[in-house]
Amino acid sequence: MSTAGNPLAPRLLHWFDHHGRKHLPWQTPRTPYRVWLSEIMLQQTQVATVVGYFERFVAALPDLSALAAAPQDQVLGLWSGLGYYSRARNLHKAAKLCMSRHDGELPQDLDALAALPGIGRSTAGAIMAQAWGLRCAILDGNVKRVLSRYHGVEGWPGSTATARTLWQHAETNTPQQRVADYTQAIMDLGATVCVRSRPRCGVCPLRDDCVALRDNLTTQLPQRKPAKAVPTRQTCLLILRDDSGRVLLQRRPASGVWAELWSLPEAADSTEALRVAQNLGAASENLRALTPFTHVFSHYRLDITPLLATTRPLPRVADRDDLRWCGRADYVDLGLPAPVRRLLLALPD
DNA sequence: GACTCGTGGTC
DNA sequence: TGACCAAGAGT
Repeated sequence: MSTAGNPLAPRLLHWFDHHGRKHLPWQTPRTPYRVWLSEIMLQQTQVATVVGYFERFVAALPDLSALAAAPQDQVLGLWSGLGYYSRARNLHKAAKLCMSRHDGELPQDLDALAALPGIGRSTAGAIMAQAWGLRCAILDGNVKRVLSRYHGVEGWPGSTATARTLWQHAETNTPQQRVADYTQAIMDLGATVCVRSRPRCGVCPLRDDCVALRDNLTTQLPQRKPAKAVPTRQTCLLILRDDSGRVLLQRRPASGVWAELWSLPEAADSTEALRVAQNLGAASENLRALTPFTHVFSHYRLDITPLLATTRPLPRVADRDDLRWCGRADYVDLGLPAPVRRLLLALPD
């Protein structure tokens, strides 16, 4: 773990004074309503995308009471294109709740904020800090990335245990003074320096005691979401071989897996394989299944059943430049998918 | 805990 | 080149 007695807030604030983003549209003027709206729009959405929507939205609905009084169609219209439309519906609901239960203002209380629809713990903390300078922690994607690297927190941030650790760091690191600037600073650092890929550690104000940098773990942290089980697909590869031992190869389509490589004619199942074999002029009676095997791609597994047909008369290949007969000497130098090459080289006599 | 919600960008 | 991710929250 990192050194406990070296607070990062002073370094972060100093960095923010020189390199932070201080002219985002919701920062001037910085009203609770504008902070709230921006935080909702920025959920899972990058700054560059939000700016235009934000300006159009506040031009049409400049304050909380205007939003509460607006018809839902107008709110959704202003949101159109931003995505995650429940954010807009919840925003509208929350505005009405503020009118009816909080004297027409956003409640200046973490739990009351988090009780409003669309406002979770992180967004509530951000509003508390940005709108009123109250000491509350945030934990958005930027902060997760910065803290998991700085403190060397392993585990996927989406898991409960890792999130709890990160929240603890977030609370501890949040300073008493300049809370609004601090929360903006750590988000800015995550957005511009401690970025996901190729972080700019050379210019990072935290580089002196960053655990990930020290241990060369910046590419490992934050840990990615555990990959879900990859799907398995089935296919048949047709090996049409003439009596001189040559096999019929087919060039793959320009798109998809193994694009443009020379491979074997493919069929989804044995029924389709029969039809394909016939279309290629092969006698189908002696189609013989070889031992199936599995080829693993990064995103799926492919169960391959090779089907061997020895064709006595050389099947007629129509004038197609995606088909060719190849002897072993021909195809060893071709660009064949690895499993196809293995299959051909291991062909029984 | 896993899933869903939207769109745009990155590798 | 499709998976993964980006200022998350609700179910």
